[in-house]
Amino acid sequence: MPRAKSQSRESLLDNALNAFWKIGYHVISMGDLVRETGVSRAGIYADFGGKQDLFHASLDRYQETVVTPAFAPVEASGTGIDGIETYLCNLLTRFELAGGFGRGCLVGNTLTQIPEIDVETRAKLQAHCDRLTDGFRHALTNENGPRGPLTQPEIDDLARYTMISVQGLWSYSRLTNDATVLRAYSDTLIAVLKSRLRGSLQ
Amino acid sequence: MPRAKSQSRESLLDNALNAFWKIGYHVISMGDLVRETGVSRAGIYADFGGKQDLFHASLDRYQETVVTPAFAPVEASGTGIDGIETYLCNLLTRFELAGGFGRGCLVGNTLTQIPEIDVETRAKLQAHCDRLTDGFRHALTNENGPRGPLTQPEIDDLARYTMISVQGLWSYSRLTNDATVLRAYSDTLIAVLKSRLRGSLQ
DNA sequence: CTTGTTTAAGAATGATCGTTCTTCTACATC
DNA sequence: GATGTAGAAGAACGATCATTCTTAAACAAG
Repeated sequence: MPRAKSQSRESLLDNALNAFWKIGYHVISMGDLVRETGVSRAGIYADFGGKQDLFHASLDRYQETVVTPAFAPVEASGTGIDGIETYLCNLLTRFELAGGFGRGCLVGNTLTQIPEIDVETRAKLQAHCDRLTDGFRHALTNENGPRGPLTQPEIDDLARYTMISVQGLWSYSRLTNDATVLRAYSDTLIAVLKSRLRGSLQ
Repeated sequence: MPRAKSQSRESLLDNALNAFWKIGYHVISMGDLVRETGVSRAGIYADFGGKQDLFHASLDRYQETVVTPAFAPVEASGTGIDGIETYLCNLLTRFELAGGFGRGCLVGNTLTQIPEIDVETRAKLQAHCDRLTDGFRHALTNENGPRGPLTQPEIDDLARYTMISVQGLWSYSRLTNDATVLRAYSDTLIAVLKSRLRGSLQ
């Protein structure tokens, strides 16, 4: 009779996710993963098939257990710019509590490490960016209202602008331990969005 | 009598730099570097000491041969926002000519791959970010003029905002082959800077 | 031409990588 | 209690890593 694997599989995934996130796909070794997860090599291979498959599963797990709760304020129905503000503020608070030199975003970290040829991984990264863009578009559309100052193409541009800016924020968060710089960036970004939606830009 | 090594050394560095830039520090192997540079293993070790030293030399070379000419419009004396605009426009044109899926920024790529412990490399990355920030501060200060709408702390914040945004731009440029998205980001960023310096934000 | 020295090239090395395989334990079933 | 089986653990494997060492070629000096 097969034992209930779901619990340990999820725990394994969480540990692997954290290792990939902090150390990076290429730098982390299977030996490290065995040590970090407490699961034997054979167990990892039996459950996932290999390092790359474990990483892909970790990327999916990242979406479920990290992005979904963190991004919930943005994806909540009826939210506006305040949802984006809450999202950023929460993550910056987490950064401060961790004492700086954060892990950044697993997706942003990964896209600087994979070759152009790895289309399967790229698709997962693109899907993440699309999810962020969709969320921001949702919030900005609500904020704009039915007869707001911005047209739909302008909102699309602003949503992509927000997504790319957030990637820059998490990227730089790996280098600095100064939360005030990140807070200032977040504040300016929010101010830009508000300004745009007041129609006072251009 | 020692032969003039400077020429081949620089050529070696350029090839190594391109390999590190495109493939990444951990993924590229010494075998790859031997093939890419056309220099034997012993030659590389004799001239640089090892992989990490070659990488550090490549980071310095990146500053000299890539950042300095590309960033010149921003660092030019007397430049304003138009200098930032020229800088971004030039690099986006290069991206379009290359057909998308760019290499991003070597510094941005690296900072998602090095461990927290590698302070020597981190210092080089931080110096690059500081250089960008200083350049943007210089251009924004000029644009602001002696009695502009912004105070010096506000200009500092805006310079750091620009630097982090640019990191996000190059980060995302590794994932997309759609230059119009990057152009739209650049246009919005420039519009934000102009708006701020008109004093119409907040 | 011979000899001494420098330079480059690639074979050898120890370590470590991802992956596989064998072994041993523990439990269910009769 | 004996037997069969599923599961986990880590030893073993070939490949590849960064690095070093040996060797051969090329040039300068006598």
